[in-house]
Amino acid sequence: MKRNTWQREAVTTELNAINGFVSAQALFARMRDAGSTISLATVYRALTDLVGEKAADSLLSPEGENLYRACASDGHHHHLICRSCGATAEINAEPVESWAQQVAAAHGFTQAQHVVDVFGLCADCSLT
Amino acid sequence: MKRNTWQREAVTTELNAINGFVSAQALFARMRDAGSTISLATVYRALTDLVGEKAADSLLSPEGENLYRACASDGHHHHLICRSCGATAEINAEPVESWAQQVAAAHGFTQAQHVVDVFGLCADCSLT
DNA sequence: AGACTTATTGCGAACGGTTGTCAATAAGCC
DNA sequence: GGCTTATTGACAACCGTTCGCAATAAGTCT
Ligand SMILES: [Zn+2]
Ligand SMILES: [Zn+2]
Ligand SMILES: [Zn+2]
Ligand SMILES: [Zn+2]
Repeated sequence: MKRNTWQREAVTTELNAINGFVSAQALFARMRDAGSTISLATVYRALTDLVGEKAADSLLSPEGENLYRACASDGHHHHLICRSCGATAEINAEPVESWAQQVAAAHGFTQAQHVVDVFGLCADCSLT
Repeated sequence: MKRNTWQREAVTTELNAINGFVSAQALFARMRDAGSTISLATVYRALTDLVGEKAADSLLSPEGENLYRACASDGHHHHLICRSCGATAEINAEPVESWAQQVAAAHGFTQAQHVVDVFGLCADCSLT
């Protein structure tokens, strides 16, 4: 049976307090800096669980690092992420959804999944 | 000045002989199995160079591994990749290009780049 | 061709993110 | 309170990739 620990609670809370995507290590650092004694391995485990129960989204950064975010939308959606500050907007991409399905079907592919992310500089970070 | 070595030549040749995306390690294994004495680090370096001079495309697999391919199209394009055998089709995604630009602009983002890949099972691998 | 310069190689160590191991801890239940 | 066992924390192991450096060899000059 799944147990409720302050560690899981703390990870959930911290993730909710951040607006953009964060790495497991960054989240761990923030918690440690705030005085938490949680371990890195536990942060990884909690994040993996959250993604598993669809309470968090994850994506691979261009550098190959896994990033996490507590998302507002429940259903399938994509993200517009600021490369500088990590600020994230959830975006609905219906045209892309149908396009992806069509292009896969047209080539005889089945069980198609797609990776669609837009990275850029948000309005604030664009000012420099 | 850039020098021409049989190692770089060999990597280019081997990459051209493969139709889909391959990892650096897989390419290295193929070359070794074929009798080459090239080193893994050199394969990495050659692939990085090829990508730099736009003679090869690279993408991050869902597992976070870098994959490489000698692509036919010169311009910007995307890929439909078989998760099982790596077979790849180059796809033109004009609707996605404009969509990505629009959604970025609509949120005040600048210097937008996008990651768009479709993974699935090719016709052959779907039969199993 | 031979000598020289220096880009490139190969090897092994190092790195960064992530996962596994396992004894110690503590959550939920009686 | 005591029992069971999921969960934790510390550390080792892992995997893909990069780095450091001495040895090699490509291109250049004579
Ligand atoms: Zn989201
Ligand atoms: Zn989608
Ligand atoms: Zn296939
Ligand atoms: Zn594109």
